[in-house]
Amino acid sequence: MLAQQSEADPLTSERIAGSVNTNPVFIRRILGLLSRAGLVASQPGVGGGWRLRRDAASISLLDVYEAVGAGPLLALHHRMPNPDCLIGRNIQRTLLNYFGEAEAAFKQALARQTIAQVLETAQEGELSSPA
Amino acid sequence: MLAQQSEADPLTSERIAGSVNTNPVFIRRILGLLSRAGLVASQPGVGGGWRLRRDAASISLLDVYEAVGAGPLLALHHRMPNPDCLIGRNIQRTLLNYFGEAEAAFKQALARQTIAQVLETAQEGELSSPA
DNA sequence: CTGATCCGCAACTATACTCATTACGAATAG
DNA sequence: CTATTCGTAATGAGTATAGTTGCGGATCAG
Repeated sequence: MLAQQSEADPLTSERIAGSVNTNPVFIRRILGLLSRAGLVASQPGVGGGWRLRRDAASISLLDVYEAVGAGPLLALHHRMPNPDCLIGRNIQRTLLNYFGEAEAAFKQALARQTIAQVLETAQEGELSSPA
Repeated sequence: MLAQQSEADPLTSERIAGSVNTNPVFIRRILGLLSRAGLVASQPGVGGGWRLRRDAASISLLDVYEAVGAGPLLALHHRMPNPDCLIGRNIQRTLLNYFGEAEAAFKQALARQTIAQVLETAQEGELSSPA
């Protein structure tokens, strides 16, 4: 939505929340994370709201993914394995390596996709749908 | 652990649980999923337990991932977006496309890795560690 | 046949996480 | 000054994860 909006006319968290069908506080929390990552900026007061700080074509989905600080794709069991077991004492380190490779492939794919592309695709979908 | 174990000497869920430092029921729940996918088999009774049904080199991490039925890597917001908004009525379909590409890259990476490789890496880690 | 294992499954609980909601202070434009 | 909007904290409902107990069914040794 921000990519679609003119820079001079920022979007309020309430309008965005209306589109997502949720509440403004939830939106502000997420936008706060994106703001800390330098992707968006907020303006308080009358006529205020949110706008992109960088061009939509320069923001990759990976930028967004990292900004919101998602946890690892494949989590390890939260309890320490048994160090008396050959597998137990080596499996976590080993799995982190293997999972890391898969996660890297995932991130590379996200890095190739930009907000501008997503916006364009959404608008194309609009044209082709018969209403 | 199952890949390391001889076929003739199945592992009980209690032994596995001891290595993971959790309880047998949790292990049985997961192995039940792997069993339905044909990756492992269980044997009740004295001397029973679990064993691999296929060679460890033929089981990819993707096989395991799909067997445990993990949800999508990137979930959509659980409430329907506002259909009166251009973005709202197109964003879910659009994002599913983009997320799907990233998830496909992730799965391709998992497909290239096998249980046999993981076991070997864990055993190598054992050799190189100074105890 | 009997008893000791061991799986399979259901029920219940504790803990944690996600999101909705309310509230209130700070910043800003007119 | 006042209306608006962000920023953040507190609270609660709903859901997910995993720990625990219990018990029935299958299997094997004797």
